[in-house]
This record gives sequence, C-alpha cells and structure tokens, in this order.
Amino acid sequence: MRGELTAKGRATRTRIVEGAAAVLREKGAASATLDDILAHTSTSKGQLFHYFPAGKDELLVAVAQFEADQVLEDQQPYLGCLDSWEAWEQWRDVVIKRYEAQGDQCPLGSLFLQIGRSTPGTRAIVIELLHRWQESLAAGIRELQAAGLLPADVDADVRAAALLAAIQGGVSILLSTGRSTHLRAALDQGIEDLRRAGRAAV
Amino acid sequence: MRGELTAKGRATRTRIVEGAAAVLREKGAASATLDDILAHTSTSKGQLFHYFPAGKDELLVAVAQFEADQVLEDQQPYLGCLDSWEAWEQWRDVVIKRYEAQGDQCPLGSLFLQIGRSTPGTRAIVIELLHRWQESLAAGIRELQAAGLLPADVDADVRAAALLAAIQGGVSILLSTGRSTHLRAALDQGIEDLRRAGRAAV
DNA sequence: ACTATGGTGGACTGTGCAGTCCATTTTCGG
DNA sequence: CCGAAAATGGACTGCACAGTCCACCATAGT
Repeated sequence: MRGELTAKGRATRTRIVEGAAAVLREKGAASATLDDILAHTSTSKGQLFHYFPAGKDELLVAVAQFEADQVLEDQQPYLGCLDSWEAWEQWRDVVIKRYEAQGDQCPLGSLFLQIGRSTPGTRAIVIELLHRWQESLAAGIRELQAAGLLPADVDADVRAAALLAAIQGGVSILLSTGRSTHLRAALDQGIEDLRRAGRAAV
Repeated sequence: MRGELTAKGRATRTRIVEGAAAVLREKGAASATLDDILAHTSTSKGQLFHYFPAGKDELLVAVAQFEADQVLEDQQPYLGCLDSWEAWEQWRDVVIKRYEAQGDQCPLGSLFLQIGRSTPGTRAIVIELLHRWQESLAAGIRELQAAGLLPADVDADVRAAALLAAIQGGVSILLSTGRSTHLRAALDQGIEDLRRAGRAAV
C-alpha cells in the first residue's frame, strides 16, 4: 500500500467524525465520552486512536472543522448570492429554520467555549468560520449597493459585523433558553435597519 | 447556636462562592476541579461539602446566581436610568469596558453552555438574567419614548430583544476571538439604528 | 467551666474515562 | 497465493477527580 489510508480507512475515519459530531451535539463536548462515540459509530478504541493518534483533542478539532464547514454550507445557495432583498429574506428564513431545527444543541457552541479556549487549533477554526461568514454578509451588502438598493455610504464591514453578532447572540440565547424569539428579532431588526438605512439616505 | 450559619460560616461560604467564581472564569467550568477551588480559596473538602452538601452542582448554581447578579450590577447606575441618549452612550461604554476587561473569560459563558444544559437550576438563572436585562433595555426605550426622543410606534420589546441578542453575540465573539470589534459594532449599530428609527418617523 | 453545635482539615475510596497494547482479521501489491 | 501493511476488537492500565468519613478545633449559650 502506498497511501496512508485505504478506501475503507477513509470511510471509517469520516464515519467516526460524523458520528462524533452527532454525539457532541447531543451531549456537549464536556460530557461526551470516547465510549459514547465508539458506541454510536460502531467502532473500537483501536480504530479511534489509529485515525486520531493524538486522541480526543485531535478528534475534536476534526469535528470542529467538519461542523464549521457545515454551518456555511447549510446557508447556501442564499448566503453566496445576497443581491436582492428577496435573497436576504430567504437567507433569513434558512438561518432561522436551521437553528430552530437544531434546538438547543449547537455544533460549535459547545466547541466554542470548551475546546476553543484550551486548544489553539479549534480557536483558529472558529475565527476562520466567523471571518468567512462575515465576509459573505459584507459581500451581500456590497451587492445591494452595486444594485443601487443601498447607498454607498453604508459601511458594509461594520454592518456585517453587527449582523454577525446579532446572529451569534440570537443563537446563543436560543441555546440557553430554547426560544428562537431573539434570533428572529435580531435578524428581522438587522435587515429592517439595513433597509431603513437605504431609505433614510435616499 | 440558633441559626444554621454563624457569622464565620457565612463568611466562609461567600469566600468559597467568590473564589470559585474566579477559578471558573479562569479555567472554565469543565476543567476547573474542586481541588482547584479549594486551593484558591484556602478551604478544605470538609468545608465545601459542609456548605454545599449536594456537591459541585450545588456550588455551580450558587456561582451562577452570584455571577448573574454581578452582570447587571456592573451596568448600574446606567442600565437603570436610560432616559437620554447620553445615558445610552454611557451605558454602552460601561458594557464595552466591562467585557474588554474580562477578555476571553466569561462568567456566564462557561455556565451558559456547560451547566445550563444539564442542570435546570442554572438554566433558570440564565433565563431570568436575560429577562431582567431585556426588561431594563425595554424600560429604557420606553423612557426615551416618554421623553419624546423616540416615536411611540417603535416596538420596545422587539428592539430590546434585538439589542440583547447583539450584546450576547458580541460577547460571544469576543470570547472566541479575543477581539471586541463585534461587540462595539453591534452596540454602536444597535443604538444608531434606534436613533435613526426616531428620526425616520419624525 | 462545660457541653453542644458548627467549623475545619485531610486522608481515603470508588469510579469513570482517556489512552495503551497486542492479538486477530482484512486488504493490497507483486 | 504470499507476505506486508493497514484495519479492527477489546482487555488492560493509570489517574484524576467527586464525594465520604472521621477526628479535631472554635465558638456560643448556660
């Protein structure tokens, strides 16, 4: 064998990552044990440490990367093409739907505060996710400006940062209270204010 | 002795709670051990379980309550008297200052996702904190309306919810990235949009 | 002073969990 | 086929940590 991993090996590895992600969402990164993950993925200790020699931390980083990619992917195709108010509304709906379905189990939320603090790897992943997310929002705002739907003096980056914070906060509150009212309020208000910024200047 | 706790006892109890709070902020609720707390507060196992018979969970709930009270207290006197735009700006400054000083250690953040999920007690505390916080913001908006600085058709509750989400998100991002730019953007944008809502309608 | 109750210290225990190790089976190149 | 490398299963180890237990000290009421 030349490569490090055979097809079977790769399949097992991804099975572990995806299964671990599910378990972590359900139980939180703190209380989820390797045995939980093994049981849920029908694998053994041997396999887990075969694919993740550094143990739990390495696995958690892999899961974090997987979840981070997932977050943005779930918002497509809307997030990538926010060039009209309709697109923004649709995107809003997707975000709310996604997080409402998720309920109080957040893929990154647990990693956010638990591993993110300790291992620099996860922290970098979260930072990159936030950055890409914000960039997409800023790009959307600029598209609105290009389309003449929004005046040029609106600061796309600051607006995007505020919107991102609003979403994060809404999700955060959803996680602690189980209610999505704040996420809705934050998104609705954010988009509405963006619109108002357009009308006010025009 | 009549009461359950003597003066000395009460002093020790609060020493444990406050010391535990410090340790939890520093290490996170997951990785902080009872021994850490004991070392930091110069107490012994015997004392800890004397004052918190149910063990770690009970202590964590006490810490959560303590921290929650602290959060709102730190924002006084501004939060209690948001009757002018100046008051809002000052409040904004206090919030940013507080969380910037805190850096990436959040008192409730760790409890938010870690204990809040598992024990219903902590969850209730967080929910109550958010509720009181939001009520204060809503009250402030209504004071602006009463003072004629804001039109009556602004929905105080939705605005307050959005603002609260913005703050939470800003703090959340501050925790994961170490940068306060989003918190600033969220607060500035939130207050600015509130002002704009006033001007637009008038 | 003495005695009951509360406060304090720390050794001890049990367990849950990450991580190790090796024996066995499967896969793949030649 | 056959040998080597990869994949798999699971018993075993060690330890960190929550929680127990009990012996000793301090204080307050009579």
